[in-house]
Amino acid sequence: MTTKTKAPEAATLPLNQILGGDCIDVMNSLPAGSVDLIFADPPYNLQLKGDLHRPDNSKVDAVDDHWDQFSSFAKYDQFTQLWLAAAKRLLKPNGAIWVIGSYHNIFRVGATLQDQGFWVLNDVVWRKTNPMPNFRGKRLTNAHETLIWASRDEGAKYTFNYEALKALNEGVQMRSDWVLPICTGHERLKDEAGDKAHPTQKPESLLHRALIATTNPGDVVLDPFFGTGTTGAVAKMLGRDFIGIEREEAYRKVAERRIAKVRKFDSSALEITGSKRAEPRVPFGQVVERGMLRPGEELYSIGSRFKAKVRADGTLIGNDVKGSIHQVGAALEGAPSCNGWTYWHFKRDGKMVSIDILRQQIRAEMSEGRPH
Amino acid sequence: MTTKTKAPEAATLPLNQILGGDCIDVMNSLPAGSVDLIFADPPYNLQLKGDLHRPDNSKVDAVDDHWDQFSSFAKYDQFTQLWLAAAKRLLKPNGAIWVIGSYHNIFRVGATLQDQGFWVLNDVVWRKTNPMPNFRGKRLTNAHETLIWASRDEGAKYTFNYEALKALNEGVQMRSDWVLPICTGHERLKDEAGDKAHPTQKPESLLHRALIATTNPGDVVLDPFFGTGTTGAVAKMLGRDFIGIEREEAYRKVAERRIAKVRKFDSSALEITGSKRAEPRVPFGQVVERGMLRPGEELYSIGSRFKAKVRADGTLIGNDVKGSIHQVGAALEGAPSCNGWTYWHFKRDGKMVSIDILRQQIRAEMSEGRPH
DNA sequence: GAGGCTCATGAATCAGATC
DNA sequence: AGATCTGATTCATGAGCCT
Repeated sequence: MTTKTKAPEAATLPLNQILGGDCIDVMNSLPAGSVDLIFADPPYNLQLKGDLHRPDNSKVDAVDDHWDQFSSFAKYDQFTQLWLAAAKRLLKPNGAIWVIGSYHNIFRVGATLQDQGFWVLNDVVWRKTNPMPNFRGKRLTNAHETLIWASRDEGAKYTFNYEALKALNEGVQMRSDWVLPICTGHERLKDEAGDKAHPTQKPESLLHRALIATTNPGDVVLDPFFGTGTTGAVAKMLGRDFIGIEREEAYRKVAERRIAKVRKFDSSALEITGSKRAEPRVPFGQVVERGMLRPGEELYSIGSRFKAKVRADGTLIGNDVKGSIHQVGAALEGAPSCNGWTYWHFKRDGKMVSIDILRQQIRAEMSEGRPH
Repeated sequence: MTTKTKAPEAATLPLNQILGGDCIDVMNSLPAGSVDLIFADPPYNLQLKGDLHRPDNSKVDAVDDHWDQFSSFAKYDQFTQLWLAAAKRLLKPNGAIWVIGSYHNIFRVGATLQDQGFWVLNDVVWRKTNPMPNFRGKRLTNAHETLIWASRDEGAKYTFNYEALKALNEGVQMRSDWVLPICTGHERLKDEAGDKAHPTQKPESLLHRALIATTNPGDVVLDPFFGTGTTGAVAKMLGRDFIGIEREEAYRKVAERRIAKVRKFDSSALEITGSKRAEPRVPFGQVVERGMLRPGEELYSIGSRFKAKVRADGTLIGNDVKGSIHQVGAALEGAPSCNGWTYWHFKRDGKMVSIDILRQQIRAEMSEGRPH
């Protein structure tokens, strides 16, 4: 039997629960620096949701339109500043955040993120395959929403599963525009009356991509505007822990029922395509020490334009240049850098073979008998 | 013979000219309420640190021009507030503005527009068919830019040629995401040395669509960051008057030569993306993200000789071979290649169904909202 | 001419471990 | 903390050249 290893503070985190209350208060009550990722779908529309954290419910006269508008933007900014500050406090140093919005609010959110020192990594466009048309023909069909992906600080070592996303996209880099359908059909949750349970339920496919991209299994994902719990449902499927915060009890109930039905995917299915960067380093000297190449043996560049001789200490000498396989390759090519492993080749049975083959052999021997 | 009807103040406007100087000063010197549309491509405030090299070691020609340097967000905001205020003063009551930017600046611009009482009508995503890749594999390919379209005031009777855009889009409503290639080839202006004349020249197709959408023939279009004059060139083609403002004399000269060559209604301005394209490529990962197949589910080869398991990133694992549906199929068959879409099947109600059915479903959804 | 191949390049906030 | 070293990393398109 294995025990899941957790950071100490994680023991006090209310994992895989939906918390009631105001998200700012709740976030401020949780331990700082304890969350890997935050996914947030804050209220969008200033005009329709003007009661947002607003002390008075008085309706402003139409004459004062301009002032009201300015005033409600200011209120919205204040709200945004508060919940983003709380979110930043909760994140681990290498944590990151996603926020989704539309043109009604995303500029306020983006500017506030930047003002608070978050570092924007990408803005991502969710391009809807089946948006609601513009019925009156007065504007363009509003066919997308915008997500901002930002690390907690500039220079943070954020998580990005590049190879997994490339695999999801048939072998080419994932772009900043994601084409996905809106949430309809069976996936769309209904209330007792058969109406949609939440007005802006996000599709699981969107969360699937965001979580595969920027978390690893076992990570803690917090959603301060949990709604009907799409973030929690996908996190559970993918073997991530979640924390949901939702003010409305009706939504919490729907989300709880929903998530209880979700099953985690088989953990072998959750292994994703890994990065070469994660593989152990092999010093070229080991190739010489193990006798896979002999001192004095000659290596050839791609196309055999250059050659160099192996020395006993694992350095090369070629054209009076001495140094590592990388340094000599770079010097001969006049390039700023060079990956010597893929650049140099040796002769076996009259054929040119990349020295990277030797590195792979060493790695295979290293991993023998080791759990993976 | 017809005489072009003009508003009185238009007589004093420097129509179809490129003005030198700082755009804020120049705009403030022009008569208020005299311009129908402003198209602005302000500095993006890219914050680039060191050099960037491609995997082939070539150096990326970055935008390091002095006009894109700002010492802080606060300085950039101040600049934005000044030029947008000047722009608002210049607009007719029913005038509108377009601003283009990236995540580096667009949130600042959007928030300032809203703060100054502009009314956002749409944010439009320019999805680039051929963006520069992310060379280090550290983020998503930055494959789009964002345009904001806003009227001068809330409630303004702005111009929107709904039917013209619908026609441009093969009879369905134009969406808020526009798929257009970046500016290359003959359209890309070169200097005497044969290098690009301007680092950020916009494609004429983008301006064509914006001007068709939001102006009428004879309208006055002002561009305060004229650069090499794409806005002026397209305005002239389409029979609109333009006013360009550009600080750099070198750019003004290039723009003047360019626009002199342009003829009104030149058919080369026609949309190049309206043509029919091959069926869109569907990454297998989308089948997984959309929940059409679950991670852990088993796929079977034709005749069920082999099976493989679906993983969360859209790769398969079968007989210890990991990779795309195509790679795993080929490996199991010992074949050089394999079309995974027709090779693999899944079980539904006891029957074997080809996964190609799922691809067809996704394509059907994609074509519901046409990409152009 | 057609077709194929190589090469160049585009608004980019693009590394991480070890010494 | 700063310097040094290893070594991972690209897609679409047009121009130019060759067969």
